Amino acid sequence: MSHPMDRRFNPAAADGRWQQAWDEAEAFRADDASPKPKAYVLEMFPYPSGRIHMGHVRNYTMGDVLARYKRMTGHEVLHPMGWDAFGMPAENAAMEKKVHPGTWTRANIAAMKAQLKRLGFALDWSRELATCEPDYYGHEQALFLDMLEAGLVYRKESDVNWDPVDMTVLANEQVIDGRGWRSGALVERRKLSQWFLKITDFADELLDGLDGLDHWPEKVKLMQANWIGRSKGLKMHFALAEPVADTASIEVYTTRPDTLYGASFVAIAADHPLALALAENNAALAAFAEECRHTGTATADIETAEKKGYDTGLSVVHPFDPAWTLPVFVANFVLMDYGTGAVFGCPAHDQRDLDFARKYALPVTRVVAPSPEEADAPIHDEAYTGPGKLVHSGFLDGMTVEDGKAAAIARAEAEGWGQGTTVWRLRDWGVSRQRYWGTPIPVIHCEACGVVPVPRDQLPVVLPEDVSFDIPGNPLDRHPTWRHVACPSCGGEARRETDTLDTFADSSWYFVRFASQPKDKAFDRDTVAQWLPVGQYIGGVEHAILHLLYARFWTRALKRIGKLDVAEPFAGLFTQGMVTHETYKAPDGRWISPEEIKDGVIVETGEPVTVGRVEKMSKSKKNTVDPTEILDQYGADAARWFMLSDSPPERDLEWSEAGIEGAWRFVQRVWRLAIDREPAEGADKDLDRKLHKTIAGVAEDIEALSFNKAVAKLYELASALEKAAPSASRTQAIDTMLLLVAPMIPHLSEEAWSARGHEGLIAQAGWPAVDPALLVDDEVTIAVQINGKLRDTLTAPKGADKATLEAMARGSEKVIAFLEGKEPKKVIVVPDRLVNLVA
RNA sequence: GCGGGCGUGGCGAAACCGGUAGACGCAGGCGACUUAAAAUCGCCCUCCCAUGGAGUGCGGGUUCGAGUCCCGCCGCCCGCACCA
Repeated sequence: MSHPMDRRFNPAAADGRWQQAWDEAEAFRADDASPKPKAYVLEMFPYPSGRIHMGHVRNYTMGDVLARYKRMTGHEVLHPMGWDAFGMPAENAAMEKKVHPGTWTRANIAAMKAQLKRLGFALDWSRELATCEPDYYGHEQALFLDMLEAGLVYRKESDVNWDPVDMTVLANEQVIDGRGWRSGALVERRKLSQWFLKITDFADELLDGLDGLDHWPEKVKLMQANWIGRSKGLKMHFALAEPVADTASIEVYTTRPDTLYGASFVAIAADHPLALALAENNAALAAFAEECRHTGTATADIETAEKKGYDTGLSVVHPFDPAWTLPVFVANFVLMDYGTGAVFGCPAHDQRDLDFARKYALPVTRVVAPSPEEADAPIHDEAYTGPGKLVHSGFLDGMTVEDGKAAAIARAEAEGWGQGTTVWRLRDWGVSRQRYWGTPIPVIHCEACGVVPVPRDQLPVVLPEDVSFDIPGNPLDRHPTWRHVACPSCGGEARRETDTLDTFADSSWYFVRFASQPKDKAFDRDTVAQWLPVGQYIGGVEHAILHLLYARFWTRALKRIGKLDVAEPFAGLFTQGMVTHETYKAPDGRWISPEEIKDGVIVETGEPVTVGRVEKMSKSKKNTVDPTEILDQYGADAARWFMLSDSPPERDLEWSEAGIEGAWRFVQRVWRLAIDREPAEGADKDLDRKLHKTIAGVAEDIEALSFNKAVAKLYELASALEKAAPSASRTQAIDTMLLLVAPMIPHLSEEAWSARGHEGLIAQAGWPAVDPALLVDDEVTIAVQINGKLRDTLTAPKGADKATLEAMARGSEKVIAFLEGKEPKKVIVVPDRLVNLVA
């Protein structure tokens, strides 16, 4: 136990003691009924992979500083923690290590929770939850059924990425160069019946809602907007000159109906129903379509891929002129899953169409001209996509592009061959996963009754424990009994759904459950209203699209069906940077971890290492630093302080030995200041000013999450305190400083607070008040410039008038020397700042 | 290709609204204390042809004054990607 008079702060003894004191006082328990203003601070909950990594430490430290600060400023704070506990790694562990996914996951949770506790986070552990427990996922099943009843869930056949070795569906991100990321097997496209959530029903509101998110990074809002991808245009039919295979017309989507007079072909996707029908009796076309399916996955392919087509020999009639026909191609650049899977080509005003037209010698007709003189200007290698007026376009001639679009759409609608529409890039959310370790989808399939929801009183549908992972595939599917049930509707033999929900569903409402967790339902609407939306949400940018979009959707869906009052779950969002570290390589190119190196050489082999780029900490590059070792060596406060220092929180932070040493030194400096308890008398006005400026500045910085700036200000205050002579002001300032650093280095603050004789926990103390009178200096430094170049500085009373300042500047010896007796042409005086003499 | 962001000492970075560029930290140097080391404390630390001059990726512009505003380049990073 560290004695108050120890010259050194000893975190090994103090950290645990204060963590226990906080627990015993239930210092961080959020009270729903509190009359104080509420603050909900949340960090993205972790996947229990086994151990905490430095990224977690940084993320949770930031949230913790804010949560502790909010508490000190009189808020009732909700700062919870839980576990995003379903997912593939647990099944992989089951296959490799022969442990049950639940055993593995729960052990990881216990280990990681212990690590988080050691960091001293001000969390309300009474609200801890794990998504893999029935008391969480059971409520999720109920919410799924609510959405099903509301028509927001449907089932349809759809293409999936099927890994034939692991016998499972893979997400797009898990397919690398056409192969399964785990098995390495060539991924097949398969049609499977999948459950979908109707996120596209919310496309408009999810997009428009972004405008109201003033405390979100612009970047994230843009990424979501692009992902949702609203596009306005015309869906229209080109009638086939001669109907074929029961098809009379091809439906095409375009954002440029104004350029219809420049059309020179129609192109359909290789998977377009018409292409599939034609391919049945056309081996060459079938081969071409097959080729199309195999290109386009990898990044560079698209850039270099040549525009290729197959002429079907069919032709369509131009809607503006029955005598005008266009050839129909199957083309490799047309995508089946966007728009209608068919386009019309206008080579003059679209680069892809131009490339295609040149290759197949199709006409190129300019229909938009930036000026009347350029009406017949030839198109060379570049399509013209700029503004202008329509030419060679019949009834559209002379209109602007915008007017032309409207006129073409109006005519299409009037004549019945097309309609103005909005098309989205966003797809409905396929949530079916052929996996064990996820939330069972609570439906039953009955031969007679079809899909029957599991009755509410039979929820939760609990995962069976007795499963094996020795064969690939979904253990639920081959479980001897679990899937066999009686139909709730007719009582006949029926089959449970064996797919589980995408784990993104679990993380789409956990923040609601944190706010309210009754036993009998997912949450209580009124209690949730006390807390939501989350005031500040903090996590990595990697979740900028999927998680944050799904959570926004889920919240809006719950609102639409009357379960919730909020539409947007996260009022404030902050995306923090990564924790990075130098990388090292041996001469043979293998990665070497920092511990294996001494003086630039690998200790074991004596080989020299090359220092590589600074990169995100990752196991594969062996540049990780284990938080536990840092805690053992330096304690929680030094680790926390380092996480907040130097780098702005949105940028990457490079971990370094020197950096943590520096943080450790600061913690000890504060301790040395605090243990100095010699009584002293008298005021120190300069120190009072420094202190109050620091109180105001640190508060401002914490609220803006500019922790690096708050840290810099606290370093300055510490220096000022070290230099100041003993005084009552100084004694007071040291106490106040402890309050200012308390959110960042809470253990030391508690230890010092108590050593200085204060009652109660500093974690529950109030933030110090600022005396506004002390925020202004009574003297200021004035810059004296000649022609805008600094020549001298002088000290003047605050608020001195322009004439006084000018006179002072003219009196400066340096100014007199520079002016050489000449009279300045002009004098600019900015009060309290500068005097500029223009010669 | 499209969209977004960034570029400041040896390094991480500050700089409110256009007003003393480089606060604060790291690394480094010199010194003090010490038998010595650690710890700690003090000073120095953009560059140069140095009573001065140059300097915030490069080239221009606006202004009394530009890291900050405008135009044109260069480089790096991130997201999306044949989206009709």
